[in-house]
Amino acid sequence: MKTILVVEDNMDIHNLIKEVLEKEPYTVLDAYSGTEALMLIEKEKIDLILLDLMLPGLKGEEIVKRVKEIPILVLSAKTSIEDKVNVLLDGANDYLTKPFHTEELLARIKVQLRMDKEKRKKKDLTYKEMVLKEKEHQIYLRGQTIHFTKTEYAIMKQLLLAPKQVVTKNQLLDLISEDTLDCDENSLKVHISNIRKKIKKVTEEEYIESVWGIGFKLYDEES
Amino acid sequence: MKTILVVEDNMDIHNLIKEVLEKEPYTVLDAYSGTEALMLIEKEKIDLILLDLMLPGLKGEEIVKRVKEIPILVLSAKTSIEDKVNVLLDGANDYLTKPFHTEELLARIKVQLRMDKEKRKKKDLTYKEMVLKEKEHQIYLRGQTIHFTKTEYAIMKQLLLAPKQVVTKNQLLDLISEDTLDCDENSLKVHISNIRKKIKKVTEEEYIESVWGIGFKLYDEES
DNA sequence: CGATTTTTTAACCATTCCTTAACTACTTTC
DNA sequence: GAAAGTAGTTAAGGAATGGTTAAAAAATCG
Repeated sequence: MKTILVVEDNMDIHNLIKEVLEKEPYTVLDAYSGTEALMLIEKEKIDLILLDLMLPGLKGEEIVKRVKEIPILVLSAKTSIEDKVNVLLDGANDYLTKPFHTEELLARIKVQLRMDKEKRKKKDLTYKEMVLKEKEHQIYLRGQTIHFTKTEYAIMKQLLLAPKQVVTKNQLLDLISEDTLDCDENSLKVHISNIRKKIKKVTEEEYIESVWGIGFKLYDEES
Repeated sequence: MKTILVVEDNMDIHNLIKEVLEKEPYTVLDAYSGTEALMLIEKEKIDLILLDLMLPGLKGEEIVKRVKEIPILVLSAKTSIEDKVNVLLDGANDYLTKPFHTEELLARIKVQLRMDKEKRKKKDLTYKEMVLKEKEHQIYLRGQTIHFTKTEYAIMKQLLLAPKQVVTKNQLLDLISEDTLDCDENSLKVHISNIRKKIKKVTEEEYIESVWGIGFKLYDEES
């Protein structure tokens, strides 16, 4: 879940925002002054900052200048163009004028979080205690890394892409030899066997189930 | 210089925007209909799209849904909250209501371009005892400078950009020879070998791990 | 242009991986 | 229950990839 820091000294507005955000749901952190905000930014893992400009302690503009890593959405009653422009140029990512509609606030929050997410797309595949990290080209089981060869990795990836779903032998054979038609079921058997052996070294739990005459799938969570 | 695509059918507004942008200066591409816009998006390298929603041909909303790679700033006379929210949720990055101040437009453009830039900011890259200083174009290991050739530096930079992450052989080959298609894996082997040799002169620790059949990555911190 | 540095080519060996094949065990079919 | 088919394991040879070296080719620099 995403964490949003709300920096706003007016209690009514603060609580209203907090309520809306928590309904979404987001995790909300609260700051009622600029200094408090900076402290939290140091300490906590924050995905987005909602920032009022007129603050006790440190001014909002100062925070904008200092924070470079986290997207900032400025909420302010200041409507003058100069104010808007300056704070945007200082480093804010968006500017919403009070009063605002909560729907627009939520939409603009989503835009910021979406952009942030796009930077680190390529997601991990997980099943039970197994995690396949695409970027690292690495599979972890119970936190330990398991060394799989290229084809073993490809097979596991295929299985992890759709756990519970049966992957046919032909699908897997296509993986092994992209265009060689002399694919061999025998070969596949050996690969599966080797994979199971490597998994067994880490945990007794079975991961790959064979479906007679069809192919393979990962064991169901429950059964 | 950054290229901005202006999609707007009203000639007066279009020309006004174009004039303002070119003064900055940005390179401006023009589209007067949705279909024309899509064509240009396919063909040209564009950094930002300014998009009017009410267009002949394809509707602006459709363009927002289709374009995922380029930031979109929507300019529209539509002021209803639903319209704003919908188009933001569809994928637009910002929304500005007509009429607008050119200062604010420019500021919001800069925000979008800045975010784009931040993804590839210039910072020192570090991994274990190695520091790559982009500005100096120099790599340090245990405080000592290591002399790497141009391609060796490019390879190390690619690896350091995302430690633990696998960089495929093809990615590295693209680096070596930007457009020569006669890239050679053999060549890459030699480069890697030479890099390792230079590192070994400073420390016994292994830095580059090969991922069989895929490429290379930096060794994990722990294992 | 000649001297130096860098990149590519090529040959060779080492290592890892994939397939083959033989054997065993289990399922299904008749 | 025997025969035929499918699954699982193991070990060994061969194929593919990785690593090193040295020399030729290309690029850089004064």
